[in-house]
Amino acid sequence: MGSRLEKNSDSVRKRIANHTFDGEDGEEYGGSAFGGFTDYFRRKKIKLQNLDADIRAQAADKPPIFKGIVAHVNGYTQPSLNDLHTLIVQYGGGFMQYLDGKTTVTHIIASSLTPKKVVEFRKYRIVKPAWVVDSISAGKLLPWNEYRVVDEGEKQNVLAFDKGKVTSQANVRPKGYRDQTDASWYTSQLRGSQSGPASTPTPTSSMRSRFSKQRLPTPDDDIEDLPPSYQPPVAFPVANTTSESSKAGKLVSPPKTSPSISPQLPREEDNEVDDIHASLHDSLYDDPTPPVAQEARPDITHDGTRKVAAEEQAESPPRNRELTAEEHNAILLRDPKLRKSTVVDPNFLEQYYRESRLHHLSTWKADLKSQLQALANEKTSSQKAKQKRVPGARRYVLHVDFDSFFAAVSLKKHPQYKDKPAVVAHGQGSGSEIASCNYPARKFGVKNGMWMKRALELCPDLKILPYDFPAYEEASRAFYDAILATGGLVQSVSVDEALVDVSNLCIATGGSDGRKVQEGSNYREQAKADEIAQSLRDQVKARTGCDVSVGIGSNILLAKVALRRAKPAGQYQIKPEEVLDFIGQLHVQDLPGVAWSIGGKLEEIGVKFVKDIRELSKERLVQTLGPKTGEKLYEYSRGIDRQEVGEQMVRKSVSAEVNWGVRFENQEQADEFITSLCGELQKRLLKEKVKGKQFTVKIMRRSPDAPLDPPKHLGHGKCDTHNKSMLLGVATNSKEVLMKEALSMLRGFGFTPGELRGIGIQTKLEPMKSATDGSLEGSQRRLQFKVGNSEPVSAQKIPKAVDEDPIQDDPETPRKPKVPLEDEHVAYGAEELNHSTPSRRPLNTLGTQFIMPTQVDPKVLAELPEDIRSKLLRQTRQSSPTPAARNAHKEEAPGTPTNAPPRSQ
DNA sequence: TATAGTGAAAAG
DNA sequence: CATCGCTTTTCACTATA
Repeated sequence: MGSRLEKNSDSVRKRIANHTFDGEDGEEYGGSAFGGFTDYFRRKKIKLQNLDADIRAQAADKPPIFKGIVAHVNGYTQPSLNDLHTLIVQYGGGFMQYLDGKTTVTHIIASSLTPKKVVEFRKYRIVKPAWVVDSISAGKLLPWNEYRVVDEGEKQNVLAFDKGKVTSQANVRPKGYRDQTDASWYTSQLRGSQSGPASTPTPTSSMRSRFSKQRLPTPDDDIEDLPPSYQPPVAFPVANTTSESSKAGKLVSPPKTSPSISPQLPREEDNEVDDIHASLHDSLYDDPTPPVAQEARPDITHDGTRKVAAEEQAESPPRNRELTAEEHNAILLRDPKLRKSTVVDPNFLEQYYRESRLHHLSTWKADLKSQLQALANEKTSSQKAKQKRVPGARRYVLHVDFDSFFAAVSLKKHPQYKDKPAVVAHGQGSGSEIASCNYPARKFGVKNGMWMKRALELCPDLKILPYDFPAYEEASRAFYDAILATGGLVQSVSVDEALVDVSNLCIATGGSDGRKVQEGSNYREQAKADEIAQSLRDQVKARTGCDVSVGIGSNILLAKVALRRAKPAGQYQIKPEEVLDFIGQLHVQDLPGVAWSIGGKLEEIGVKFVKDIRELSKERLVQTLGPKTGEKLYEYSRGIDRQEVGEQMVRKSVSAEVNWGVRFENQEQADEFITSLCGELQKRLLKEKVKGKQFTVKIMRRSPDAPLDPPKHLGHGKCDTHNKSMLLGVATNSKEVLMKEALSMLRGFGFTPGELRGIGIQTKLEPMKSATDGSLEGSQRRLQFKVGNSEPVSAQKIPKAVDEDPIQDDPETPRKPKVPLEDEHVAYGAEELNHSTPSRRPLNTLGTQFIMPTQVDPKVLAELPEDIRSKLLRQTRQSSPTPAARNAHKEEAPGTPTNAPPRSQ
């Protein structure tokens, strides 16, 4: 994640920029009948220039301070865009409303910029609005340099300047990755960084200009003369500039003669090797200030001595030269243990995905979704009619949720900690993320997603439990079986959370048509809803030993907010008469779809509680948040939510990404890794029996101001993200095709491999029709787990089978008219809807078995290319054995003791 | 104006 | 010694013609 502050100020900017522009599109700009839009914009530009002439003419008395300057305003500024515009024009300057690349702008005025914009505007002089104001009050053009906004070297200078704080900057991350998202980070920004003076500086820091002065001596030098990648020399060992210009030399022209600058460049490229050795030597020998270059070589691999880890301190002493990112990684990776947990390890993907909680959550969710969808399709038409709600009738929606799911389930194996503060996490390291914490732990302020460091500060006695993914799957299965048994309409939210619409059950009990308001029947309906919830909770408790809570309301929104009140281990029903009061007193961020970003925007316009939203007009909301979000919140604040439970959505995309452990030493490793990612994606596409046409590569790259080693072990740290997407000629699931494009897109970014911190690929799925060649209408075929007579897929066909539809290789199932056995998992092709029979009903109830993703469809398996198949088999073998076997495996993992849970105090 | 591409946000 | 920061959808914005 990039800095939230930057991102936000950007959005603030855009937002304000937007309505500043409002009203400017008067009718005189209306597109001409045939001129098209080019013409429209051309005329608009002319119009604006005419306007400028008017302004200038009316301000003839004012000195032409800005003569020769053409300015453009980016985003939110103080004074506003319009005021700046007027001022600049009045004082003889030119103004461009749009950056069209053709017109030369000499200065861009902005208060702050996102990293993206920094890159985009690299070639411009970017100044603060104060430059304009101050120049006018000074009566002359002040040097723009004093008002520089972007100064890529600044933060590094700050760090170098203040060495002692470098490490603390690296290690002190005020809040956890997840944690930053709640609470008002606006206010915490205002309060300042109490967690340490070196916490990430903001781009808007006013110190910026001060540093820039020292750095760029010439006040008005032509920055266009600098190479795009030029960054000022810094003492702090951040390798981005040097590595980039040296490694990616072909992409970047070397610095042109810029005499005031070149002398400051730390060294010539030739010295690189020696310097590496020197640095390496230092790091190896733990000597912070040694001048001597010894014969230690970066490429020796023999040692494994503990000392190597000391290179992390290569961060601290400013060397005569900083390592390139690749060199840094190379040193890092010399520790074999560490190397094994990075992307350069051939088994990384398999291992990583096995341990990643977020991966599991995502996979489970997708799987549950399609299985429930299949079940819904499976229902007979009579059942369906029964499920169909009367329009306009009252609704009773249950939101059911495990209490601290992972923690609760893991605690079953460690019951002795049940009443002590306990969390589920991978290890006790400072950057280990807390996946789940029980209620005793929450009392200390520990939260999900928090980093261990913080959690231990809050609660030193915290017990750390290992993950137990198979147990989670097991509990989830029991949970869903119980939920389906209610007979309501079910929608999966996640592995431990579901929505159940029990309106029909309740209304039937109430004995009315469900529309009229009748005291008696209303009461009976509500009682029935409570009763269903209670018995459901009992059921789940009996089956899993864990508590679930249930929120009940007349729509999804209300069920969800009621759930908050219900926890832990309880239930709560919001009655119609209390809806407005109840929801009104909630904080806006308690509403679904509102988190720190939207919450922040609302806070800006004075909205803190849901009831405050009701004070605002819909227009205001729409203007602030956009049409959809604005309208949604307008309704939410009044307790309105039209969404229905159980609406089915077809999957639209498949992706795979890794943003942890990404540390490359060279381009080959990056290429190799993205290749294996493509293999992973192919595997997933085959499993879903789908193909994709639009292909996207996503890259996370270390932010220039982020330390080479982020606070979290092997984490991505602060990053800028980049996406590139392309349309493939034809929808495919072919690893080879994907690979080829992925590689070329990766290179297209032109990033030096050592700076990469995350890589992901995604394909948007083709509309079902073309993806399935018309032989199959739904995606539900993926649920075909029926084993048995799977026809042999000829092995030699496999390699190129990628581009033909695997489904074609499957002669029997789509047309098969009858489903063989109740207790088998069968295909639910679309056609089957027509002749489904009541006899299959048991599948909907307790007979249902959910297949979790660790179990692979053998048929799919048979179609995979050999290498993937063997990998998969290995994986499957590892995940299917008994829990004991799994735990045995887990115990090998460092820091996750299973038999001997952490007793340390 | 329509549409495609890009990126942010949210969820668990 | 560490640690496993995924995946999908929706929305908003921008560029483009």
